[in-house]
Formats: sequence, C-alpha cells, structure tokens
Amino acid sequence: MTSETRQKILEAASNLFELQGYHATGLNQIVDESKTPRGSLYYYFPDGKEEIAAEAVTLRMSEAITHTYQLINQVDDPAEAIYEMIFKASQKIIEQGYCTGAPIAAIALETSNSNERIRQACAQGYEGLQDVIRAKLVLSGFSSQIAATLAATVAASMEGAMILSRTQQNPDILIQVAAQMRIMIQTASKS
Amino acid sequence: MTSETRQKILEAASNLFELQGYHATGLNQIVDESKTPRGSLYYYFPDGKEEIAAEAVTLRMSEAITHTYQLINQVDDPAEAIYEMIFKASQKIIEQGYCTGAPIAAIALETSNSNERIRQACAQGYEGLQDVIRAKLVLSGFSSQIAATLAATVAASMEGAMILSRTQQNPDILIQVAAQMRIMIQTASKS
DNA sequence: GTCTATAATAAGATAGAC
DNA sequence: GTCTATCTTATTATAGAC
Repeated sequence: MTSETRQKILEAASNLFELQGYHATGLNQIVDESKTPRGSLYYYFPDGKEEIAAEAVTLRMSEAITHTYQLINQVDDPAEAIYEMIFKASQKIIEQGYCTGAPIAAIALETSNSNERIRQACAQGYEGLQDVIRAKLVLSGFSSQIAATLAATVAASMEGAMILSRTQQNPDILIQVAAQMRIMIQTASKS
Repeated sequence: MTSETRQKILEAASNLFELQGYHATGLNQIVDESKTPRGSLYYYFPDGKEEIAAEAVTLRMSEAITHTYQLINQVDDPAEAIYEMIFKASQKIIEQGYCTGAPIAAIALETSNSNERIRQACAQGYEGLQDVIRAKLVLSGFSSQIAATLAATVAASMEGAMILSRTQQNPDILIQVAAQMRIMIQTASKS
C-alpha cells in the first residue's frame, strides 16, 4: 500500500517546506516539483495541505532520527560522536549553499499557534531526536538526569546553529558549536 | 521624523511576524492590528511588505540587543549572568502561553532563500546579539577566541531552545539549557 | 486513480482623488 | 497623509467526468 505517488508528494513537499517554509509553499508547486498527477493530491491527502505537512514532518524527522542514530553510534566516545555529528551538518550546509538546514523549524514556528496537528508532529519529531542523543549519553555512563540536560543542550544548540549559519551564510557558528559541545561533554560530570 | 504611525506599523508587524511568520501575515492584518490609517502603509513603506519586514527585524533585534546588554551586565559573574538571561526567557515564554519566542527565526528561515534584503537584516541582528554576549565574556577575562566560541554556543542554544520549548509547549529545554550554559562557562578555560 | 475546470477567497500592489 | 477602488495574481479546495 506504500504508493509511490504518495511518497513522491511527501518528499517534494518536505524539501519545499525546508527551503521556503509552510505558507510560501503552494500545492501547485508541490505537484509540479513531485512530478505526480495533479488529480492525486486530494486522493492521497483528503485533508489537503495540513495533512501533507503533518506527514512530511513525521517522515523527515523519522529519517533524521534514523540517520542520527546510525551516525552517533559509529563512534564509541560520546563527545567525539556528537562533535562529528554537528561538524558533518556544517559540511552538508556548505555543500548545499546555505539553503537548507533545520528542516522543520520554519514549519514549527509558522504553525505552532495556528495548527495543532502540525505542531504536534513537530513536537514529536524533536522529542525523538533528543531521545536518540540522550540514549547515547546514558549508554556512555551518564546519569539519566545529566544525560537529559546534555541532550537538550546538544539538540537546541544544533538547531539554533543551523538557523544562524543558514541566515548568515557562514558555517562558523555550526563549527564552533560542534567544538564546544565536544568540550562540554568531555568535561561533564557523569553523575 | 519619528512618525508615530510608522512606529505603530512596525510594532504590530513585528508582533505578527513573531506569532505567525512572514508569509502568513498579511498587510491588511498589519493595518488592522496597528490601528493606523489604511492609506499610510505604502506612504511610509514604498517597498511594501519587504521593507516593513526588514525594518521590523532591525527594530526587534536592536531592542533585543539593548535588553540583553542591560540584563547581562547587571550581574558580574558571566556564568550567572547568562544563566539568568536564559532562565528569564523561559519564564517569559511561560507567561505568554508558548506563543512567542525566537522573534525573527521564522522570518529568517522563510526568506533566507528568497529575499536578500530581509535575510541580511536578520543576519545583522543575530550578529549584534552574539557581539553583546562575546563582549561580556571578553570583559570577564576570556580570550577573544574562546569568548567567540562560547558566545556562539550561547546564542545558538538559546535560539534553538526557544523554538523547541515553544513547539513542545514546555519550558524544560530552555531551563535545562540555562543550567548547562552556566556549567559550561564556569568550567571553560579562559585561554 | 486521475483529469480539467472552476469556485471562493485572499494576497500584494497601484492609481488617482482629496 | 490618507482614502477608496481596483488590478493582477496567487491561494486552497471542490465538482464531476473518465
């Protein structure tokens, strides 16, 4: 039942939402970009744009969570693993010419006061991402409470740094944050 | 030259941009909310919405910079000063019912690929905010380079935490980041 | 599953009067 | 400085054919 058309729509939509945000992205543009039949959009997504956005957010964040999980567990030392994760994000943003980064931040901010369904999809995505980081830290011997605080700081600083780097068209902040997160985790007490 | 009508438009616009973002905010809504004459909008802002947004961003960030400067220099110890700054932001977001926070983040993300003028206004605002934090750290004895890295991390983590707290309608991340930034600065080497 | 046509609405922007 | 009216062009969404 995993329709290919449906999947194409979600992928095109999530890319456009990352580049432009929610309200700037029209359904026509999603149809054009996805190269899917015009008549299929409301067939697969009866609730229209709202449903597409909620599903696109969920899809994008589940991909990000899987990717983060694999990346962060390639390296044993948590400080090094998190450093490399953020540093790689800085390299990706450079490659892409500073037009991407923080895939759901725009949509989260644009809809947090106007659309509960989309807001909740964003909130769940953010929570899942934090959980992966926290689990890595717990596995590395940090107490549950300290791991939670460190994970929150890593997730928040990475999200903020992506926005700042993208806006300033400069990877420096992301690179500085990567280095600082490494130091922070290295010097953190484990209990 | 400081027209009151002009000022009212900018204030209403910057509030709406914070709540809804750029593309969801219409010129009619700005006129209504600001309680200014309909015919004045294009008189004061010949370039229309783009000009309003660029000026609103500049206004909002210069206020934020002034506010941050005063707040951060009330307390001598930099770790404590930054802790209180972020903690106060968490209290404000609670008071406001999680509908505000990160005043220009949405507009920055929505326009970073489509409007150079607005993007630059956002970039300058973010830079000014970092400068205030960096200056405080330099004054506290940190080397220029370490102060820059710490300031970048504080600015990024605060921005990210505001977005996450707002999206999750929960102040925890902001409070955890406040606590962690305090530890980070306390334990940072000064050179 | 997919099509076209269109409804219904709202957007940003401009012209010309006063 | 401010007004109204209007142009142009989007938008989301639906109806009905195939």
